[in-house]
Amino acid sequence: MGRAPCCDKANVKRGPWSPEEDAILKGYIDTHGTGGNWISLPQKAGLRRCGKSCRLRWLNYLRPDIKLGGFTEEEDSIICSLYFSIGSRWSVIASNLPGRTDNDVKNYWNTRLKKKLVAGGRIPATGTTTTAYINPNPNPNPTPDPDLSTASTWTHLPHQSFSEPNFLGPGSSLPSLIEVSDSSSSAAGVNTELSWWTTEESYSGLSIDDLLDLDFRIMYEILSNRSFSFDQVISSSI
DNA sequence: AAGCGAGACAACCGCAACAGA
DNA sequence: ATCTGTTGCGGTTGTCTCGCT
Repeated sequence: MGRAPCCDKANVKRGPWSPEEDAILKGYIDTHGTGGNWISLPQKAGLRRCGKSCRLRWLNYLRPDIKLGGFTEEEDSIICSLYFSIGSRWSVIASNLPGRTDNDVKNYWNTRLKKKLVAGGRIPATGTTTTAYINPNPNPNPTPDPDLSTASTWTHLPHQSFSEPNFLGPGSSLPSLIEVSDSSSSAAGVNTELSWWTTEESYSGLSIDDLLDLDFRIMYEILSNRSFSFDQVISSSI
């Protein structure tokens, strides 16, 4: 027996919201607030909708501080920076964009921004999947960690599709990368496939915006040496 | 004008996390 | 410590619109 549904699906309306439903929901919340209980709200408000549906409608469309309209270049930049740093954590990314919702950001990324970056060559369109991590305890003299058993404490960078030969082959003017095959952590159930260390810190002074102007593969290299960039993201979202 | 496909956006689903009993 | 109800999240699907043929 599975989990009980959050509402009686046979007696709730589904699909797009009508202007009348929007008005009822907005009017109720303006007057009474959410009451801290979305499940009971539709019944109190007189709506034949699931509580989760009401919550989503309010958060993504009806609440007063919602920002409508297209994304700006600055917002594009922020989304890219955060996505490359923390992956598809849309709620965290959206929290850095006032008035934008996680659904907005997710849709924008999936339908437009990703294509834009692929077209610009910043993200390979296809290839094998690789995983990278940010070391939370950056070593001033980075060397390959022969034992990746500590990988579970690392910060997981987003899964991306790379064309392996390109990704692993830095340009001649760039710091060399060291590839470390990981067997220990996978045995421990940690989803680590490969990790990289850079032997130089040539890019430590660059801003996130600067990073976006660099080749995507190099970004991983830089972030590996700059765990503070991830810390900045987290602290600003709390 | 009708049909079709692609793109954009809205909404749903299932799961995990959390809080309170 | 466990159970139950609720919330929040990310992935996925559905629906609508618009442009092209």
